[in-house]
Amino acid sequence: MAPPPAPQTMKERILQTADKLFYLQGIRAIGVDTIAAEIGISKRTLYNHFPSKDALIAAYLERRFVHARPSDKPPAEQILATFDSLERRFAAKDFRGCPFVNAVAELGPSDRAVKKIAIAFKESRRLWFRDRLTELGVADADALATQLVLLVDGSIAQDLVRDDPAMARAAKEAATVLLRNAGVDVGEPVKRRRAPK
Amino acid sequence: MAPPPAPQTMKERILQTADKLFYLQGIRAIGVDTIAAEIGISKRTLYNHFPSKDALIAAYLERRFVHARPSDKPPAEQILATFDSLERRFAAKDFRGCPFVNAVAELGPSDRAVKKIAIAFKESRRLWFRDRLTELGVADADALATQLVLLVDGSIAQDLVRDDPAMARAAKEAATVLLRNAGVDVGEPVKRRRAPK
DNA sequence: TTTTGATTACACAGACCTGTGTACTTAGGC
DNA sequence: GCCTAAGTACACAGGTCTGTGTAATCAAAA
Repeated sequence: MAPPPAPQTMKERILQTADKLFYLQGIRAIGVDTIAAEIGISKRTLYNHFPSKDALIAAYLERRFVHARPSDKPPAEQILATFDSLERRFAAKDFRGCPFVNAVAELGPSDRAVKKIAIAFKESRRLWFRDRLTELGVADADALATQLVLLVDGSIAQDLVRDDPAMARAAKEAATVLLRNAGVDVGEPVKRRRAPK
Repeated sequence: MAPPPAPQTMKERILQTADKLFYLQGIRAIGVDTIAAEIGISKRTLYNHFPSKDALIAAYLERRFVHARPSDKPPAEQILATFDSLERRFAAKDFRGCPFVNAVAELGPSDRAVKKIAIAFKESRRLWFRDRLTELGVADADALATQLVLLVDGSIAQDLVRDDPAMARAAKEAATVLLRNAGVDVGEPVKRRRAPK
C-alpha cells in the first residue's frame, strides 16, 4: 500500500487544498488568494479551472459526497460500526463537524445550490441505514433510520462545540437501545445477567 | 396580555435587531451598517453602545442564552414536551437552527469566546435533562441526558438542512423508547394492546 | 523550430467591511 | 436660558474580498 501519489491534475490539487482550508477554517473565512498561495499557484490559474468561488464551493461539497463502501459484515454490525468510525473521527484533531451542515449554516438559507447537495447527502445516509434495517427485517425501517441519523448528526453537532469524542459512544449506546427495541439482536441486553460461562 | 411594548433602551433595540439579522442571515453575512440602517440609527450610535462587532456578537449570544422556566408538570412530561416545543419551532418559518452551533460553525474553532458560551449553553441543556431524570429516579441520569441532547441537536441539524419538522417527532419517538428502557413510565408501550376500556 | 496552451506576475476595479474623527443638531434637566 | 448627553450626518482610513486584464514565460507537441 503505497501512500497516495502526489495529485496529478491541477484541478485535483486545487480541490484538495480547497477542501482542507474550507473544511478546517470555514468557507467564508478562506479567500481564493489563500488557496492559490497555499498551493503556490497564481490566482489566475485557479480561475482558469473554476469560473467562480461558488463553483469551487460546489465542487468541494460534491467531492465530499463519498458513498459508503459495500461491506459483507452483518447489517447490525455495520450500523454500530458507524458510530465507532464516528468516534475515531471525533478523536482526530482535524475533525470539524459535518461539512454539509457547516456549509448550510455558513452560507445561509438563500444558497439553494448548497442546500440541495446537503439535503441529498443527508438523505443518502438515511437510506443507507434504512437498507441495513430492511435487511434485518425491521418493520418500520424508515422511521428507525431517521432516528439513527438524528443520533449521528446530534453527536457531530455536540462534538463540534464540545470536542468530546464520548458523544459518539453515547450515540452508539442510544442506537443499541433503539435497535434492540426494534427486535434486532445486538448482543447482551445492557448489563443484566452474569457472564455466561 | 398586551403585546410587548416597543423596546425602551437604545441598547435593547440594537440587540433585538442584531438578533434578528444575525440569526436569520448569519453573523458574517450581516455588517454593522446593515444593523444600524435597519433600526434607522447611525453607525456611530451603534459603536457608542458596543465597542466592536465582536462585543455585539457576544451580547447577541448571551441574550440567546435563556434558561428554561421552572415547571410544575411531571418530569417525564416536561422532557417529552421539549420535543413538541421543538416541533413548533421547526414549523415556524423563521427557524434556522441552533444559534450557538451556527456561530461555532461560522466563526470557526479559533474564536474561543464564542465556543465558550456555546459549550456553556449545551451543558446547561444537558444538565436540565439530567435533573429531570434524577427526579424520575433514573439510575444513570447523566448518560441518558447526554443521549437526549443528541436527539435534540440531531433533529435541529436535520431540520436546518431539510426543513422538516417531522424530525422533532422522530426525536420524540426515539426519546420515548430510551426513557421506557430506563424504566420511566411514558404511557402505553408503542402500539401493542387494544384501546383499554 | 515553430506553435500552442498552460501558467505566472502583477496591477487593478469595484465592492464591502470595521472602526474612527468631526462638526452639527436635538432634547431634557437645572 | 443654558448646559450636557445622546444622536446624526458624513467622510474616510485601511483592510479584505472576488474577479479581470495583460504581457511575459515556459514546456511540450507538431
